[in-house]
Amino acid sequence: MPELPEVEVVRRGLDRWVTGRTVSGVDVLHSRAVRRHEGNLEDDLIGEDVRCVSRRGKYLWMPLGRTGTAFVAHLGMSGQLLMQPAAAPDEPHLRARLEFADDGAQLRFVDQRTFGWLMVAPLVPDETGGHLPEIVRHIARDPLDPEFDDEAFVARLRARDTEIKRALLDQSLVSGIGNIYADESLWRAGLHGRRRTGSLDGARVRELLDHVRAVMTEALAQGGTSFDSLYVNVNGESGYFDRSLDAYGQEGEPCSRCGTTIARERFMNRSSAFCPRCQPIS
DNA sequence: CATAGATCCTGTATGC
DNA sequence: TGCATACAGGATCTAT
Repeated sequence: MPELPEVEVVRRGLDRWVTGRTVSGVDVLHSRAVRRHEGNLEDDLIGEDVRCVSRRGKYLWMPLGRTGTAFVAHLGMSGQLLMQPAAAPDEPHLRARLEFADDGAQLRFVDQRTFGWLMVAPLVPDETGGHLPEIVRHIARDPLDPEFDDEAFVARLRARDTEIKRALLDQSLVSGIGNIYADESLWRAGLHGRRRTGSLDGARVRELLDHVRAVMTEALAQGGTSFDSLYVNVNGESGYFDRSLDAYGQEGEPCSRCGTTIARERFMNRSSAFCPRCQPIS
């Protein structure tokens, strides 16, 4: 379940391994791997230079040298972008492969659950003089983005009439947060995920945002959360933040703050883990 | 327009 | 042993 810290770890790895290289070959091995793309991925990638690797929330993209377009990737639930020597055997869920003109390591897209996807999209101007793929325009900035506007976020969230966890997971309000970091942030803030947004004052929302930033920053420093074998960096290595989780996946364990047994509720077709004592509904 | 819920997918774990 | 079911959840689509 790659969220912001995991995607950022992948971005850093890719930036080091593919920036400046020229695409010379494209293999698409699964029909769901390329989505929303007009035309042929191969035609739009071969001969292009990768200028850098950028990210907003959980979206990754690589601006291409000539055409004002970018190669965009979303990892979905189980997507991996791996650098592999050409001689390495194909992974069981290999969905696509990019080769480069220098014949060095290949970029492989491996995705067991096929919720991830690749495409080439036109770049459009963003609000502050940069560019982003058209397909990413509706995604809000993430809390680690220097241009993230804290007060605008607080105001927009408080104007919503919904549950706080649903708001945290809404990528058009704040991006990069998924189920793991939503549950961890809410636990740290002492808020139940079903609390109504309108019942929180500005100070409380700012405090929650501080927890979101802190938990993501800590996770990033540990290489991300590898709760199962599905999240790895570009070298196939796991992160260690799973050892620091206080709520997510801790159902039945004692709360590390008060000792109460961590509970779980179904919510938005997913699980929410929380401490019934530290995170009262009202 | 805003919000809520269903849906896509497959490997692993669990129950009978 | 074998079969059926539940579960993991990001983003999008549809319904209200």
